[in-house]
Amino acid sequence: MADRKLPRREREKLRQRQEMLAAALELFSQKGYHNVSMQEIAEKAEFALGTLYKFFQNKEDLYKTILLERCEDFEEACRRTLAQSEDELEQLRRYIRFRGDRVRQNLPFVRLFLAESRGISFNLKAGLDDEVRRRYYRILEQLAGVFARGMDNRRFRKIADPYFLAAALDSVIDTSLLLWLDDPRRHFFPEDPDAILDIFFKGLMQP
Amino acid sequence: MADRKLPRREREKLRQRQEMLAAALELFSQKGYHNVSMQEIAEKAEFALGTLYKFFQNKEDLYKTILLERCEDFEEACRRTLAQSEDELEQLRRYIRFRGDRVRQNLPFVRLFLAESRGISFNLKAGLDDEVRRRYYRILEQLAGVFARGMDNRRFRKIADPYFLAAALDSVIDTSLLLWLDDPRRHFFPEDPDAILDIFFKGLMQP
Amino acid sequence: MADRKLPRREREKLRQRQEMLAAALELFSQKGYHNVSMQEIAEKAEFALGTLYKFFQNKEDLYKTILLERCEDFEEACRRTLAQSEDELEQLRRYIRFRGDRVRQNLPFVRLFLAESRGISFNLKAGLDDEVRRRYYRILEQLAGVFARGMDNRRFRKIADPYFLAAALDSVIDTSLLLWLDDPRRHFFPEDPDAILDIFFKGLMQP
Amino acid sequence: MADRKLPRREREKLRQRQEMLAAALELFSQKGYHNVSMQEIAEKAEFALGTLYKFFQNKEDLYKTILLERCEDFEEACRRTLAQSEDELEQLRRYIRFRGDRVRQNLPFVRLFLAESRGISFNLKAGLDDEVRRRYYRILEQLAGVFARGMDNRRFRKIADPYFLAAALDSVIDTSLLLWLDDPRRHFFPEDPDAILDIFFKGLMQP
DNA sequence: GATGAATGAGGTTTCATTCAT
DNA sequence: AATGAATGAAACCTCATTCAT
Repeated sequence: MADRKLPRREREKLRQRQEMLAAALELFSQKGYHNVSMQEIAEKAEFALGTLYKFFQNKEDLYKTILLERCEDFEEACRRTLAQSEDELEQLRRYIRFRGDRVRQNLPFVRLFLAESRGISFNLKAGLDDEVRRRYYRILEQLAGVFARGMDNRRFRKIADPYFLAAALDSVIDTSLLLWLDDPRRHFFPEDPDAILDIFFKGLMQP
Repeated sequence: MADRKLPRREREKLRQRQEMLAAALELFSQKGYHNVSMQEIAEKAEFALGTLYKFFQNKEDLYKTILLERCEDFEEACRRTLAQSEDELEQLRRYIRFRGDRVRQNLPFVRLFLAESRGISFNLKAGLDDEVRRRYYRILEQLAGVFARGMDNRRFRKIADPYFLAAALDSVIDTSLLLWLDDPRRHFFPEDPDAILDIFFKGLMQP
Repeated sequence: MADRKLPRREREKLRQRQEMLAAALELFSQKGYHNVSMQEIAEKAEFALGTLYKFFQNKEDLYKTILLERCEDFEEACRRTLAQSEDELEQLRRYIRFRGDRVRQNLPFVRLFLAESRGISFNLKAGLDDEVRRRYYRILEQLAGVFARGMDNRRFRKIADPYFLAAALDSVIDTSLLLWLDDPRRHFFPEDPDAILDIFFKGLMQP
Repeated sequence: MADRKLPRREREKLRQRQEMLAAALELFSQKGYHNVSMQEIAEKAEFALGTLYKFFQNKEDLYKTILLERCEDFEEACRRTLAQSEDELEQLRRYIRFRGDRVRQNLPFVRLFLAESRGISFNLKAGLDDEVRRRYYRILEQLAGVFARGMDNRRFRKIADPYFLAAALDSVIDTSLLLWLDDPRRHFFPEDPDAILDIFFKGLMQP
């Protein structure tokens, strides 16, 4: 949109940048940071090596850019998703659906994000991790807010600390997604978000 | 135990091997696979580089060995833990406690295990991942068995597929542990396993 | 002067060329040939990279041009200086003062010239050195002429080969200047040229 | 000598190191620091690239080592030369002969040394220059001491500051050597040191 | 004519692996 | 059997130069 208004040259540059990021993302997510060379990325993006370095200071910069740009986008999308309803339960449902949709739309990045945010990454010298982790925590806090408000409203029981509940829900979603990614035939990611929420809704024990 | 019966030579070799694996584990878990050199491992283990290669075919082999040996050990320990009781609820409690204890005893490996099993690892050329994942699934299946038996016994309600519940429980445990590892002062790992199980025991919604 | 007669276009080009040469000289003298990029020169001169290449075939050509143009200028100035007097002693005094003034007016280039003419420069693939050295020898020959004439006139004693004396005088001047450049507070360059000439005037040994 | 007493392995290493330094010196002195690649040095020394890096941290380290090792050696040889006589005039004669001999024995290094000590070198990031220059000044001070003592003894006239005289003598020697290096047929380096000293002994002006 | 984005050869350096001792 | 010196492929990155606009 805003892109339309940019001078042709600028738009062109932006497009190139996107292509480089896309090529890099695909390779990184397939083979991991250390197993991808800048040469390889340049070839996949169909640019010369030097051109890559015109856009990104170095390999780490390229990697960080991918991660952080997507994180930003992801965080914003989360915020919008949660803002679509004021009903806490509905918010949780939407969040689950949103996560599922994102993954389906955006497989390569999911791999990177999971590898970075959940596993402990040694790919980069400390510094990136912190940034990614901080953003992850910000998202969790949004989710924790939903649980907290639900408890204040007396819609939810205080079965655990809201932040911990948020982390738990998120990890259950991740797990579902990971299982599904691993073997889509065996482990489906539920269309119906209640299938996941049931874990939290219904007590496990027989009354 | 069995070691006692081996000829002195063999015992000696086994001890050396253990020292190498220990040195490698510590370094890998601190700095990541790619940021550790074989030279470095040899120095930490106080062996010559060549000797390292007498015991392990190459760097990847050394890495796989660490992962798989520990996985085996972990799987066996799980089995024993679950076998200590026949009460399903008690089994879950013991499993949670067991996971917490393991982490506390065995921090360096936990880092590797989480990085490898949950995140998607790019350290190795395909092949290891499969093996590690397969073993992870075997553990989940043991846990799923607990849920399934509980449902058969009518102790548990059928709120979800037992395998999925197992994965969910495990991921919630992992999340607790990860939060705790990240910032032990802010995110504690609960002494009382029920704090985690409450998520599954008590329904979230007010009745 | 001659510039005035050139068409406006030509004058403009000449001015641009001078700006490029000036920018390049400053950078080369500060950081050395190999540590300056063409990009950097273009930026300092406020021209586009391509424009630089319109004026100079390549980096080496630009460098040679700086050296040779200045050499030419220097040689001419020497000639004028020596022509200002017919008294050999006065010529030597004027030469010494001239060298000192040049250095003070023209520090950046002095650095380059010394680096090139005295030290053995590897900056350029053979070829330039020869040209610079040839010009240096021409200057020495002018100076040698002064000594030779002084000997013919019987003003000077034939203490050594005139050419060698010229080289010796020049090297003593250079040394004074180098010491002064290195640490102006400790090693001053004498205002009075006789302070340098005394080495040659007065015998060292007590009579 | 002492080498004989080293374990064979150590001697071997030392020999290899010398070969690397020799190969590097030859190449650097022929083509200049920036025009020689580590690959090239390794090939000339007949070692693998990696082996070069076992002995020297990086290219700069290799270069500095050459310069500083030789400087040290040179400084020590100067000291010994000057110590061979207590007669100031004889000391100067020996110094001149010593410089000439050194150059003849040690051409490649002379090129580097002159390039480094006299010209202004940009080859290395500041730091080496300082060290080389400091050592050069130490040598000058030894020589200045000779002049100072001669003046105290009333053997020499106080025609100039002793330090300046030392620098002047040294630069005249360098000039002779440079001229000789440039064109040995035209410019000979005098067998008889008095040919150089005459410049200082005998006043230039007719009495 | 001027521009500067694009190129890619070539430089430095690391490190898994081998093999003579 | 144990060693660790030697190897060299391959990574990252720079920068002189070209050429389409």
